[in-house]
Amino acid sequence: MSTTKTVKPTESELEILQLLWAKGLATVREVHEELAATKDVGYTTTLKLMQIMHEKGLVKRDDSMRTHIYQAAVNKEKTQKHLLDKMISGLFGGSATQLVIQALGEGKASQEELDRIQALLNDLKNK
Amino acid sequence: MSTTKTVKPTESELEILQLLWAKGLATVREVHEELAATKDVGYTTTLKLMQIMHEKGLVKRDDSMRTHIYQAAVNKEKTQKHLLDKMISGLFGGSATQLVIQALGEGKASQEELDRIQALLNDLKNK
DNA sequence: GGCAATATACGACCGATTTCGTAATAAATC
DNA sequence: GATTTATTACGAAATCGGTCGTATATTGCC
Repeated sequence: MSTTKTVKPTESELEILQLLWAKGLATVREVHEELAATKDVGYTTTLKLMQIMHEKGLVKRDDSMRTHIYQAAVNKEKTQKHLLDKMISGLFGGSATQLVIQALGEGKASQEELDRIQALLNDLKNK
Repeated sequence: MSTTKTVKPTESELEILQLLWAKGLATVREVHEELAATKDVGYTTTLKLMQIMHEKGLVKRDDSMRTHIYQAAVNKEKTQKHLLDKMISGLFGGSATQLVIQALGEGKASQEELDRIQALLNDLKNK
């Protein structure tokens, strides 16, 4: 069970992590450009955020060049799972099933997705 | 689509909402007793929290008596759905399926729960 | 009546998060 | 080489969530 660190990114940090997970490597400017497309935020704010994330160990960076190159330092799936578990216990009384029911209601998933989940269910039942 | 307010309870507020959803009506003391069973927190903290929630419109209260009676003012399912949707778009790239897969992985659900979800899936596929 | 228990109101504090301004430095451009 | 531009570093302010202490008022009890 390799050092299970408790990762708890804030809202803003999550936005940045998302971008880094998608892009792999990115500069502050690149991240900022994308953020600025949706939010109204200053460059130095993004910079500071990423510096703090670096201190916290949420991201790694290559600072051998003047323009630093960042990348996520935390695993995407692990982070998702952690936050999901928190939501299950905090909002769905600990029942993953309740959450799944809410998540799948109202045609949120396509036919193919449903098939995929069904396959997953069969796998789980055969264990 | 009647005025869809943006509800964004904090962590602590969510705990209280959970209790109110379960109990229907409750006094501050009742809520506090339950909270204190798990957390180490002072009475006035709970009180203040609930007062703030009242200001925000998260709860209603009957203050015609000395001891006020509180109840949730936001719908449970709506709140769950709202926060869930936020997580899906913010953390799972908009794919509910991805979230479900994460939620069901690693024996998080019992055999019976899996059956229940399977039934739900069948329903959904027949639409 | 007077005292203890219980309720609400309110302000203040602390830590974390987010924001940005300014300074220092390096690079690029003319 | 001097000026503009881009980048990082850093500190400080603003906000928010959570905490509690204290004041005030009401109730119940002896």
